[in-house]
Amino acid sequence: MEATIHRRWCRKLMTVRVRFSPAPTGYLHVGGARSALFNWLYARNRGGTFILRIEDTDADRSEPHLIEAIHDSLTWLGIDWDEEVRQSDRFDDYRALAADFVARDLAYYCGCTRDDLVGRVGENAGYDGHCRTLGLEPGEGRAIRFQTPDTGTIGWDDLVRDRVEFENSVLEDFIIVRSNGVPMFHLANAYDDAEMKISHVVRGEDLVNTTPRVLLLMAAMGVTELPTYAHLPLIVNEQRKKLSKRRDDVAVGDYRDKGYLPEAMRNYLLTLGWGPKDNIEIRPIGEIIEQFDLVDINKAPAFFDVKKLDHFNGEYIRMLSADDFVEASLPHVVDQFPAADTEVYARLAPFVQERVARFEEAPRFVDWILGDAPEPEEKDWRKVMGKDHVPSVLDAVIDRLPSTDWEPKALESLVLGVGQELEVKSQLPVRLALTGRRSGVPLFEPMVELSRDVVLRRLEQARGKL
RNA sequence: GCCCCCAUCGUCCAGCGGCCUAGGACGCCUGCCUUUCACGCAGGUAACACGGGUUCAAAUCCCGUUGGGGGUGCCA
Repeated sequence: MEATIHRRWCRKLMTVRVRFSPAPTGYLHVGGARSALFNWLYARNRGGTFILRIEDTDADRSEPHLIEAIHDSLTWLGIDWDEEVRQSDRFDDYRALAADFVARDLAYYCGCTRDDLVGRVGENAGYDGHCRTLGLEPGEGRAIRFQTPDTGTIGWDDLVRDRVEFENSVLEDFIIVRSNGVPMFHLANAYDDAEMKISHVVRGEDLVNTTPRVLLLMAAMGVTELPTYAHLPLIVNEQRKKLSKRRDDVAVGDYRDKGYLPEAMRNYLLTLGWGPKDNIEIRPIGEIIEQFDLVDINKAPAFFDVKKLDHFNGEYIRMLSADDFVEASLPHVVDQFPAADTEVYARLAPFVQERVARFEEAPRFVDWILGDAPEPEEKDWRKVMGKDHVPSVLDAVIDRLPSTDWEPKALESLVLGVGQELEVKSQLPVRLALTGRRSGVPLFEPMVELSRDVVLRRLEQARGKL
């Protein structure tokens, strides 16, 4: 009870400020999206501030248009940010800090190249401190290194991994300003987290190793209120390796293009590393915000399972109103059938809605109405049309079609009636002749969108091929 | 090599010393619904990596082993 009250108090007193810090070196991928999501959820849960901080210190690899792309993906996912900063706007601050470190003998200029170092200590060793005591002046090819302690340990209480500790002796003197004068990520990171009063640093596990350096830097800055860290488990591929932009299909924008709903993506991403106590996975974002807490995050890496994403997406698609479904799926249909009649598609859409997991699947359910029927697969044709009764079924249907009312019920009783008379299943051959497929949306309701002539022609064509 | 981390069904999550003959979800399988497919519904399949402790009691705590991952850049 007391603990609960204490917690409540702390919640109120502590201002949560979190940040998502992507480097604009590529499109937003699912791993980054999940980091953003967890930060955002925590901020929203605590009534805190969610900041987007673009870490574009590496000018060679950062591309401005990618910042826009990150904005778009975040916005698409419904993740809104309260403040935005770019590290490239703050270089002077970082450089001033580095200069201060040098002045206080906490950092020094270093003229060693990678080759120099490898020549001295080999491939696998870190920096050997060669320039530590040389008292080098600034100059061409001189970077600034931060001097790490040789003894003792540094560690922190991680919200997801508990206590993490490093021996200072394994930390090499690392570069904080490149020889071209551009500050490095650790420096910018430490400065910004302190200056922006970041309360919780929530990021991927691949960054744990950089944390001791940032902590050292903050200590050197005299920061007393250190942020609380939470290192998220990685999202991995089928080989259990960290998702890679090169190897894996992970750009958030690609999922949008394939016809995933942002709500589904966001909901699915959430289940990677976190689960609600009551086991209900698919639920409104409000409930998720209410339940979310960093301390409940899992430690183990999670596999990005597109099959499960598809299931989530299907569920969300089915939750859409009929109109919303038409609106969302129409672009995918129009993409393949530019001349498609929207009214016709809207009448077909309800049948499509309960059959697709992604909007990109929509066209193939209606292609036989909006365009020509696809050529049937060889094995489907054999299996369906190879039966002895098929010619008589088709003949009977063709025979009676001209005098049938052009509405679903009449067409249904015509086709099924033929089947009953001949005591065979009559729908399949008609379906294959009309749609080119053995399965799909219901046959008779959509069928009336076709003209009597077209239906007759397709039927006769199939009959001719027997 | 060195440093850090992880380990419950094939996959994701629940479990935080007794409610566990381990629960939910995806997948897969079966049945119902339906003269297609799907949706829906009802079932089923399947896991505490291993070995030592601690304890009256361990999936839950400790140690080790094995396996896996991350890092080791003048990238972030």
